[in-house]
Amino acid sequence: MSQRYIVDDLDREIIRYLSEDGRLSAAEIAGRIGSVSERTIRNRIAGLLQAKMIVIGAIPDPVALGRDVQVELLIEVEPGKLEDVAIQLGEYEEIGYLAATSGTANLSASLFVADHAALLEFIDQELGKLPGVKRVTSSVVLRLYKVFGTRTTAISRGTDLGGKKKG
Amino acid sequence: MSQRYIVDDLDREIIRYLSEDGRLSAAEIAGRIGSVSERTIRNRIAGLLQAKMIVIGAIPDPVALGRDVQVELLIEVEPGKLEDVAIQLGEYEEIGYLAATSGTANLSASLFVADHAALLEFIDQELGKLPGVKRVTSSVVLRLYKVFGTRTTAISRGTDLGGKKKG
DNA sequence: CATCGATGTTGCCGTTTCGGTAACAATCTG
DNA sequence: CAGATTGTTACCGAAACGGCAACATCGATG
Repeated sequence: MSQRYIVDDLDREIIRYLSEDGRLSAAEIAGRIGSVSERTIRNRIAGLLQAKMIVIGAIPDPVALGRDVQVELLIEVEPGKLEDVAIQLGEYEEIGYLAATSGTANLSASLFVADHAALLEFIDQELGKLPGVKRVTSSVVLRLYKVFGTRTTAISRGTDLGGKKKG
Repeated sequence: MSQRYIVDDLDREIIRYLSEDGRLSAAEIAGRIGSVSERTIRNRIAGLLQAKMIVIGAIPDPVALGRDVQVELLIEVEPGKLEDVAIQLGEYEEIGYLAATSGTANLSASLFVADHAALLEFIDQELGKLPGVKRVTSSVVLRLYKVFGTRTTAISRGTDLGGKKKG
């Protein structure tokens, strides 16, 4: 359970390595850091995972799943309906990110769809039928510069539309 | 460019498992799917990684790194300055997500800072000194419902993630 | 229609990595 | 200073991984 895990410099260094490559072995990390045993690294990683300080997961390129269009949504919800709308929205596979925020819009979300037709349908049909949704502002993502705290290149490939930098 | 990797149903199923837990072993995945050998799963994972269809990485809870406040920024940039501003913004560690979008704001970003004071300072000092930034709208993230296509709870209590954000 | 070639699956095998356990060191407490 | 607590490290058997080669599948060819 959630006993506060205290993250020290060693943890942060490990996190840094794992952020770039979640499959790095403990031995490899220990080797790079230099002053710690491989077993200790493994202990720390286990601790960080257990305390939920980090989550190691595969981040799919949306394009890999056939979703070429990424859209940012700002949603205004009627007072009192926020939680309901959020829960329902969260059910959709197309929604990759969802958060409640301060400001005019109460909800902020990221939508991943196959094409513009799918975008229109989602906003008109799906969002339209959710009770409590007052207004939706959508912005198409034209280019990704940074994701997961990492400048694109890693995951970018086709994710960034327009990509002038592919190699 | 890379030879386009063709993602089939098996790949998608594997991606689904790995998204939830990037540390799942090939044997475990093969067992759950049932009809494929463990060796094949390993081949597929290697292929997906090599083709950059997925990236396996540790996603840190910003709180673990001492950043308790997450903010979504919408930035209006003067015509012609977008790329410049994007590149400079991307340099900041505090920026976890950055994308160019259609709409009133040209740039959308996620900012992770320690506290409100740091937020104010970042917007006033750092953003303020970037030439080309016309206007900034900030929304504090109050609650995260979903990140990386995964409903939160998995990672931390409510403040989460560093990275992909609204978008 | 038999053959060749390309692609994907699977088993085998040596090496690496992992998790459990326990000895050991460093710290803290009374 | 003894005792308790926490973190580091070595050791060990089990599991996972990567390289390799055999085999099945499918399609094009002569």
